[in-house]
Amino acid sequence: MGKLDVEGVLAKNSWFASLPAELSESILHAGRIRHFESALIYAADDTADGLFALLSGQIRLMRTSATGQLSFLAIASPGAWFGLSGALDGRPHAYDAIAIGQTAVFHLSQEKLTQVIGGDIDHYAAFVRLLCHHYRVAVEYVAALRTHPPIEVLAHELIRMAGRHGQPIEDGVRIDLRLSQEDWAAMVGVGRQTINRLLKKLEEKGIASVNYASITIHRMDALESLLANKSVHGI
Amino acid sequence: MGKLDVEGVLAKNSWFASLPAELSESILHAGRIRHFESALIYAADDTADGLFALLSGQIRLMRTSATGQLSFLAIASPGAWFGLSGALDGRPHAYDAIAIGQTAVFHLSQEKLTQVIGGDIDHYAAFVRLLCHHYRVAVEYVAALRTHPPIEVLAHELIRMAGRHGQPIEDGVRIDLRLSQEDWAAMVGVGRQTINRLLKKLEEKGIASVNYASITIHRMDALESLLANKSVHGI
DNA sequence: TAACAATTGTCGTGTCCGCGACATTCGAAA
DNA sequence: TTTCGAATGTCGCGGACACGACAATTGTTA
Repeated sequence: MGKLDVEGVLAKNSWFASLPAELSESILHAGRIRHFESALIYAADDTADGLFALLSGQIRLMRTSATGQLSFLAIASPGAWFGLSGALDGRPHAYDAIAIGQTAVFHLSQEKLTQVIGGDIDHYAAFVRLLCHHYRVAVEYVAALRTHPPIEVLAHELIRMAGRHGQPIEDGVRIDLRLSQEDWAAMVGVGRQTINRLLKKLEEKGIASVNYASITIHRMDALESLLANKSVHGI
Repeated sequence: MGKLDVEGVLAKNSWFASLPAELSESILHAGRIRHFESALIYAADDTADGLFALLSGQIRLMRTSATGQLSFLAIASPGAWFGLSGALDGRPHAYDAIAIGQTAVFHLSQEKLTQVIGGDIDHYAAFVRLLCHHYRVAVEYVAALRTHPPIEVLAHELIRMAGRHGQPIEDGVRIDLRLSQEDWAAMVGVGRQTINRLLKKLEEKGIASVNYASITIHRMDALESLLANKSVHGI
């Protein structure tokens, strides 16, 4: 349990890494580290107080519908920023942020954010670039969720997860987020048994192998070709 | 075909209406009116040149997937702004914008946008507030699209459309956007025949009535209660 | 008005998915 | 190691949807 290399973790994020040194250092000095354990960091209804970056552990960004249904929006990995929209317009958050297990987050409070920006429009623009990126990702999701059969949505998620959270090992890329198949089902928007069946098909084809809370992708290209094909009945 | 009351149309947008007079007037003077007829205003790959507001007609914001599948993201009605994310970060647009029929749009070019902001961080923040709003809407969509059966997604769309494009008439709210059932199908993410069946069920229940290219909603409350209920087989 | 194109209504078939049920396997804690 | 709860594998049934096909209707254009 060594000390946290905050700067090192944040630098893994390409947006943060692209900031001018002056700005990133001022962010580093203004924020403070907070710890959570399996707790709600904020709810979608809460008025935002600044923005966050994940340092260690896992955070799930999700929405709770009126009927109690949960929808995954994203899973943050170390270096990822969240809570931005609320911080920029002072309105309630767009989603819940839930810490899974032991997590450490970097918190830049509203007050400190204002100080960091310091009335400098270029500093402000840097945060807006991040919001634009998040917006594009959300639009991408909407497009991907319509008209695509579950296997394609799953492939889409696996590719995203591999790129964002995957660790390369000898025979592929491993996604080890301690996600149950029920979690995957919520992500794709199907029942648990369906995810089970789809994963099994991927295993049969040698594309991936599934363990308890981890999935290893052996042939990323085969996964990507699932998206290119229009064949619904193929797999 | 009278002259366009640009200010009047733009003022229908609550964001624009909330701007300080100084800023809204400077936007009005900086933008220019452009006309399109059933044309692509910009593609998702295009580098953005400023932002747009619809003045008259209809514009569809959609994404074209690699396989040619179209996904509706939104239908702009007069007063709605679009193309914002590209204008704010200088990267390609997040979606295609397609003019349906005769349309007039208000275009604030990148150069003029920069002039309007004029280095004033408060002016800039006004545009960021709009982007934040668009972001929330997109997140809302992602949450609504997962785990919800088609009838609920359709109800969701109908409610949105009624609020945004509906005209109150004696026996309900009329949505007359010249959308074919095939368009609705693309919006909801199901086949055309399914939309036909779902609309018919709504008609049988007296909730709505369907004409060629228009839908009239008679009992908005009944539609909303469809969203609250978890019952899948209910309708 | 007439002809044509586009949209809508309706079947039937095959497939996939939701869901309940239950056995099995895994992992954490005692 | 043992024990127990959680996660996973698997089956079957019923229902909803995709898709092709085609008739009926409406709009549009000549």
